[in-house]
Amino acid sequence: MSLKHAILVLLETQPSSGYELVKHFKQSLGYFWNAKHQQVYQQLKKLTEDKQVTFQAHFQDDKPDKKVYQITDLGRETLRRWINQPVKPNKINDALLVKLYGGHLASKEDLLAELESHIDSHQKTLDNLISIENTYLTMGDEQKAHYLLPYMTLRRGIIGERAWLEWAEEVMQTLRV
Amino acid sequence: MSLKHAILVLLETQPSSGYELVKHFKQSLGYFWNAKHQQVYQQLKKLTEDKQVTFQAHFQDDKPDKKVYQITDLGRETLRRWINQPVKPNKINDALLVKLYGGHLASKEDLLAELESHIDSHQKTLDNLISIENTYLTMGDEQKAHYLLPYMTLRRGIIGERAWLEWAEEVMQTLRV
DNA sequence: AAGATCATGTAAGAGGTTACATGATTGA
DNA sequence: TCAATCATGTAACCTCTTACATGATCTT
Repeated sequence: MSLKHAILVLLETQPSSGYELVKHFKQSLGYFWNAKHQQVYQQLKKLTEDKQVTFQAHFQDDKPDKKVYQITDLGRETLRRWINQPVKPNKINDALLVKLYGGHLASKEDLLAELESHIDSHQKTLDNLISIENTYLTMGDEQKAHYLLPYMTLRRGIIGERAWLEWAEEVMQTLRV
Repeated sequence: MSLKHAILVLLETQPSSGYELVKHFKQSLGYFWNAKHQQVYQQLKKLTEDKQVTFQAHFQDDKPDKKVYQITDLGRETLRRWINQPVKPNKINDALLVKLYGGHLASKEDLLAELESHIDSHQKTLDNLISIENTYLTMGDEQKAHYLLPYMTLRRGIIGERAWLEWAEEVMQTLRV
């Protein structure tokens, strides 16, 4: 499983609470890793049991208390081993394509309408990624070097979303005839 | 869940055994839907219990006996309802990007080596998709029209793989410096 | 003789989703 | 006053993977 590793990667950068990790997943890692809060809390529990992370309670006056987790030496070791082992190629399960494949069972209008709504959301994702990219591009050289690897993952998002939209445009034109 | 729907989509086209379905998943649907044989057999069992498919035993002399499944009216109805409902946007969980994000824990050589091995397999996938496309493009107009929707899903594979390779090239150049 | 292809399954466990549960503070 | 944000969890259930299990035929 990789959610554990994704959590360790984030904690290796900085200690965080479960809530903060969920936010990170939605923001910086969001376009290539997704996790619900329930799952994150469950994994943090297991990681704690396995001594890969520890936490300290932080009491806050104006906000609810939180547990701030940090990676342990054991966790760092686990991460290093994981990173030095090859990962399996990504598993793709795309329900929209299954639908399109069996699209003769739906009306052309419904198919096009659904495609359009997906185009909308992909376009929004792309816009968002591009605005993050613009922030990166205005950084100083030192900062740029520091965030180079995360930036590479951002590029994957941008190139991937552009390709998706290019494909969708092709499908729209083909089906509209 | 969509494996059930993916199976129903395939059975709606033609009756098949579990073994044949697995092959279809590896071939025509393979680049957007993946399933192991164990899961396919389990789902066929459930679909049979739910009366969405039925099967007939086919006895073969030279090969093992097999069960040929067909979709029922109830199954077709389920499919139609599923296709007319919006699907959720695809969930992406890409371990390679998590690794790249935390790539400062690995050596540059290891990162590049891993990327290269992924480039190889994506290139092979792309070559394969292109050869399927060539087959499609030499078909007569009637055949082409018949396979139009599956062809659109093939295009997704081709455009997506090209984009992946384009990105990987960018990363290689950036990291090699 | 070894490996691929055909053919089907069970069982345990890991991973992920949905539903349920609570409660304070802040901004519109 | 309504929605959002902050903050954490349990329980049931569904989905998927890994390991185990069998056995014939065909090709190299």
